[in-house]
Amino acid sequence: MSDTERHESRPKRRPAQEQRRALLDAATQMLLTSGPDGISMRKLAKEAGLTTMAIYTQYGGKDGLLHALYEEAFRRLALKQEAVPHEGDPLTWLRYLGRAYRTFALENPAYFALIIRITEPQAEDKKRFNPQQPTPAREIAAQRSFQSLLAAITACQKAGILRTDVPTQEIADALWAVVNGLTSLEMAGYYPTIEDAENRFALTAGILIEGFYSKSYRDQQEQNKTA
Amino acid sequence: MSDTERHESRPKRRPAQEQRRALLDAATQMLLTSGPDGISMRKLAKEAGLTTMAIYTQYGGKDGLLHALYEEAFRRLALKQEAVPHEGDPLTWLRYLGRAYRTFALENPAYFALIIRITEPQAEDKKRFNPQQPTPAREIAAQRSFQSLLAAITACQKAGILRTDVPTQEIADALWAVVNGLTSLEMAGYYPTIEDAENRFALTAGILIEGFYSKSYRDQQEQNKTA
DNA sequence: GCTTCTTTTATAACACTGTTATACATATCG
DNA sequence: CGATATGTATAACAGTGTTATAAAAGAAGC
Repeated sequence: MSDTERHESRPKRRPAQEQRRALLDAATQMLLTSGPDGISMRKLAKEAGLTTMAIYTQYGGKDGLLHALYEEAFRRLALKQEAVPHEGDPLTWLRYLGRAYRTFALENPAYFALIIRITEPQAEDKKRFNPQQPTPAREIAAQRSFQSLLAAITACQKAGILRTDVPTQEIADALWAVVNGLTSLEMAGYYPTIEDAENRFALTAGILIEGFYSKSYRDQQEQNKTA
Repeated sequence: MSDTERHESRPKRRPAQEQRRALLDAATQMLLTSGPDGISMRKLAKEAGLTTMAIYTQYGGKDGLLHALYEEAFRRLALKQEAVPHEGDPLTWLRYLGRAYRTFALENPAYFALIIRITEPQAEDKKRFNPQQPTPAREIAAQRSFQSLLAAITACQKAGILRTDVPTQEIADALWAVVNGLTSLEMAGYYPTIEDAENRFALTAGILIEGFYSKSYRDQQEQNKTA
């Protein structure tokens, strides 16, 4: 009997990286099927073929594991944002970025639920995820997915479409706040039908973008309309 | 020894209404100090001088009690909204309604947390509060606090300030989505300083309202600016 | 007043949750 | 190989919301 097979009931210690993958895969599955609150440490460990202690050695606890899932959510969102074509008109690029945000939420409700979870009012005593310097909500603006938005707005400003007297960051904040607000409401079931949701999205986001048009581009649009 | 004092350790049954008040008061206190998640049934019962069973006979469980608190939150919000002066210009009335929403959140973070809790993505299996016909998020539009917004928009439309080719409800949905989105982000700590939050609020909400200006009012504004 | 019947209540337990102390097995290093 | 650090399994801790059960209280009928 070899030394490695001495105890068949207790297999050899699996590599740390393999444990992390097994835990993350199982957690992703539970997230997609039961939502963020459906992830239980005991069920998760059993599903991954490990004990609960593995979660604490690998991720430091539930918050650490959720943080890993939350990073995965933002990674997928960023991929969707970067997949939006941006060869032609920068304004349509910008519009499509907004739609892509909503589409991502509709196609990945569990990941979206994880993302907007950090936009809930944070209590003084309970801080989610690892307690670092920047507030959890603020670091959204530093995410990869936000860079596409900034780039599109900058392109629109350089093309003379959007006004330049308002900083790019402020326009981005405004657009994201609106798109996020609309999408959150839709995912919560605020709009009776999906047509209502689409109409409200097009109406509200469209009006806001028009509000950031530069004077010259606005006049140009008026000329085209009257002509 | 009188019949009522036979067992001093077990006092007479307190009236149902008094129990409801004691529970609700204690729950409100716990909500304000520890947030929605800080409300424990055991602590609550002990605080109110009752047992956990009283919560189930009076409110049917935690969800019922939270629903009562949630109604109280909307009642207070409605009072704030109705306290906004609406004698003069309907447009300033509308603007102040938006600011009042944000002010309410800043002054009552716990109640606001309770309100936007129903705007989080609802999982299929877990329905919050009592499972009634309308989706929990949709009933927001039926709340008293929403009526002030509708009235202000209607007044603006009748005064020729806001466009009438878009239904009042759609304008209200758009404005509320934006104000709620901005306020949620601020309460989550998205904006570095309170000045940033105020600036983003004024900028975004202002631009959106201007986007709903009627053609005649817009021309009138342009004339005043050039003159 | 007394009995029946329904409702409420207190106690304790159930089925969970995330987390952790402890003892043991494993892996690494001198 | 032997000492030592590290990861792991078991079980327990301290909670959570909810509920089964038995006793007490109130209400209704005669």
